[in-house]
This record gives sequence, C-alpha cells and structure tokens, in this order.
Amino acid sequence: MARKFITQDLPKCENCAIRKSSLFGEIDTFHLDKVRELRTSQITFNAGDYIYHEGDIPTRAYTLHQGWVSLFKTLEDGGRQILRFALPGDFLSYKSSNRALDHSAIALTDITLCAFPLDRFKTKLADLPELSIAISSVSEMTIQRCYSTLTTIASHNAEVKIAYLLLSLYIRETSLKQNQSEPIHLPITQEDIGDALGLTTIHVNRTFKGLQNKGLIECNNRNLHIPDQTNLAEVAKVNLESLKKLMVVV
Amino acid sequence: MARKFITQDLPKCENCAIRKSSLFGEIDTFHLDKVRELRTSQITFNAGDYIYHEGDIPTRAYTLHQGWVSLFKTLEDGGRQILRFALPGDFLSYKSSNRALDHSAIALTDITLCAFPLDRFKTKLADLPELSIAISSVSEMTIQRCYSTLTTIASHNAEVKIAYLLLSLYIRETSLKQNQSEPIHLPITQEDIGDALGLTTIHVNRTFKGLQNKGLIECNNRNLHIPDQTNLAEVAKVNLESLKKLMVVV
DNA sequence: CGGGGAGTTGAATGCAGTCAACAAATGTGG
DNA sequence: CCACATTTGTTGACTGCATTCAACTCCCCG
Repeated sequence: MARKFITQDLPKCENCAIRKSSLFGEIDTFHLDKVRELRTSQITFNAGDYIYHEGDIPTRAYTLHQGWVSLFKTLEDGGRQILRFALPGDFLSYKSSNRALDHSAIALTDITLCAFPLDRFKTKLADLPELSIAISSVSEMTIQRCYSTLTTIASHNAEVKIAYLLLSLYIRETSLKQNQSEPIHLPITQEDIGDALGLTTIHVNRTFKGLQNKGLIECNNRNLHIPDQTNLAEVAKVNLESLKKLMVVV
Repeated sequence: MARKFITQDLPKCENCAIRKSSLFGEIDTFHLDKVRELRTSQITFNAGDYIYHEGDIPTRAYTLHQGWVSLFKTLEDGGRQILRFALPGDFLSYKSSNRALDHSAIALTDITLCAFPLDRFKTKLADLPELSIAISSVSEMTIQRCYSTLTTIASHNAEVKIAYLLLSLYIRETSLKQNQSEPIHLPITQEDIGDALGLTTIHVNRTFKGLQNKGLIECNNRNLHIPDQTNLAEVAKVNLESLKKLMVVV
C-alpha cells in the first residue's frame, strides 16, 4: 500500500479551503485550536488503495482533504454495494463505540486525509460539546442523504436513479469550486455507478447514453457538465432546491 | 387527531422495561435523573394518527414507549417510501439543527411516546456529554441499518428483500419480549412491506406466499413466526449473527 | 347486510439482467 | 515508440423478474 504520512509543517486549518464544508465548519476559531491539536498527521493514498476494510476496528478518524473516496460493502456473491462517494470535507472512519466498521473505503483518486487518533479524540469530546454537536449534525446529514438515496433506489427506474446520482455529485463538487460553470471531473466508472445504484454496467451504459442523447448531461473522458440542472432534477424526480440543501453544507 | 397528553404521575424511567434498548440504555442511574427532568409528558396516539409531517420543524423529540410507528417520505406521484419501522425504544423527531423534518411519521398501532421539549433538551446537551454520546451512538446505529437496508434493496430480488425485512423486525421485536419463541404481532400490511421495499403489493403477496409455502415463515392474521432463523437468514443473504448485532441494542 | 380494506390470482406488458462479442482507451514492458 | 494486455465502454438478442390491469375473495366493522 502506497500510503505516506506527513507529521510536520501541517497546513493550518484556519485557511483550509474546505473547512466550511467539513465537520469543523461550525466550530469557531477559538475552539478550532483545540481541535487542531487532535490532528496528528496528514496521510496520502494513491488511487485504488484501500483506506480501511470492513471489519477493521478504526484507530483514526479522517477528514477527507483532497480527492474522492468510495465507501462500499462486499456482497456474498463477490459483488459490491457502494454506499456513498465521499468528497473533500467528508468525515470518515469515525465510530463512537469500539465496534468494527461495516464497510470498506477505497481511494478513487490520489487523496489526502487529515488524521485524528480516536482515543484522544473521544476523551476530548466531553470537554468540547461543540465537537459533539458537530458530529451529531454530520450524522444527521448522512442519515438524510442515505434515506434520500434509499428512496430513489427503491422507487424509481434506472434513468431516475442515474440522473439523481450524477446531479447530486455535480452539485456537491461544484459547491467546492470557484468557477461553478465549468465541467467537473468525475473519477468514477460506469461500473461504479452500477454498484452504487444496483444496476448492471450494461444497463447503466444504455441509460447513461440515453441521458446524453437527450442533452440532459454532457460527458466525455470523465468530464461531466450539466447544462440545465432544473431539467435533470425533473428527470431525477427531486426538487432542485431541496437537493441543494441536502448536498451543500452551509 | 386523537392524541392525549399525560403530564402527571409519569412512570419512572428506572423501572422502564425498554430503557436498556433506548437512547438511555447507556446512561447510568445518576445521570438518568437529569435526563428524566427533561421529559415533560407522555403522549398517546391512536393507530393511523400522524405524529409529525414532512416539513414540520420539530419542537419535541420522542422516545417510543409502546407500539409501532412507520417513518416515510411522500413521493411526487403520491406514493410512499417507508424509510423504517420504529419499535419501542426508538428515538424520533430529533434534529440538532433547526431544520425541517425530511419525513413523516404515522402510528401503526396505538402508541405511547415520552416527550422531550427540544429547546431545553439542546441547552442541556453541553452539560451532559453522556447524552451527546448516546445520541451519536443511536445515529450511528441508524446509519448502519440504513446502509444495510440500502444494500438489500439495491442488490437483491423480492424474496431476499422480504426475508430480510421480516427477519429484522422479528429479531427486534422478540428481543423486547420475555418469551422469545412465541409468534410476534406484525401490525403492518403487505402494502406497507411493498412501500418499504419498493415493490407492488401484488408482487409482495406472491413472494410472501412463496416464503410461506417453503415453510420459511408462518403467518396468519398478522402473527408471524419464524421456525428457523438461520434458514431465513440464508434466503435473506445475511449472516444471522451480524444481523442480530445490528438489530438488537445490547 | 352492505361497504371497505386487505389479500389473492391470472394474463399481458416492460424494464432490467444475462450472455456474447467487439471497440476504444489506458497502461505496461520490451 | 510500438506491441500487447487490461480495463472500460458499446451494442444486439434473449430471458426473466416485477409491474400493470382486472377481477374476485375474505374478513372485519358499522
């Protein structure tokens, strides 16, 4: 595994471009000092590396600083169910109990993580109610997104599902960028889309091309542009404004 | 709406049969006093009553004391997606932020709720780190269950889905009872099962009867018995022990 | 006794999976 | 830099699970 630790000259949290969309967005500068002390290192992984495995008992929690990550369960038949894609700002591998993780995580691109050793982190929680509340708030967001995904997957056909997933990722990724009108890089394969939505790659391909032919999405060599988000939201059977509230922190 | 408030002579939390499987299971007797002060009333609803609606901003959180509740989203086309069934001990309607609820809740049976006004509850959180941690721990459980449901719904056919749902409910309900070998009362219709799993009632019916004919489940007038949980777990494509850990709170 | 909700069954349709083959893009080593 | 292997994407034909539509039964409750 090609992972690398950085323990010195760590970048400052105050100036971090993704802070506002991370766990620490709600924590003011005063308390941020205390939180930053909990961060011991940054860790980098290459695309394709496992960050952790289902069944592991985590020793560190992470804030994803750069890149995309796929969280998934392995099925009995060898298949995968992707639970969600993590983007910069996402909080990974945290468990309040000392139980095993129920899913694995793999880097989709080269990534950087900010690492927080869990033992110290948990003992600090009692002194930092702000942090507890921030974690609750992130958990709530995760639950809401999961229920929203569940609804899309359970009740709709492939076109709706794919439209929903692409629009969600597009909204999240553009919210992290300055120039919100240029295409985003989509570091996932059609197989990943299938594994996230419970569809075969073949059916994903047909439906994906269908969306392209209708002009609802534009995509070549993994660069995705959505010319009219309102149109795609209609196909995805969601209200665009609600989806933005769900996907964009702050 | 036939709801009724009880504000005097509230039953003691210490002796509550469901405490150990509720939010407060992890809170010791000393701190329990402080928590109990936050509970202002018990509220009863009749089967079929709404407890809250999607879009409401909650003023109270609840511990479900008695009965079953269905949590669901309403779809554009008028359909419903049931997100989960709540059983005694479940914590409902809590939001750390002041945002609107993303789903509605309806009583499946006559129910009793313990009510906690949210304003007081939230201000107390800073003084009671145990409570924050308990809430995080409940959130984590909810996320894990949701991901598990998502996996079943996305990747498997109707027989697997129904087997999974019935086994989950059976395990949860029997864990709350003394006599774990007698049938449980299942206060949900085949339509509810369909709305939870994204299937039509007709297909639920056919598949349900299939499970009966195979002897995997026994069910008449809403009394469900599972003669061999290991067999049904195999059909549901889950490991029985893992499912028990996921469904039973200590 | 009549009405409504829930459950049951059959036949026809359609969305998505499976199998098979191939094309394009990407990566690797000689 | 090219040859080859691997991964990813594309297309067609066939199969099957789940939906739709329609009709009907059972049972509880007023």
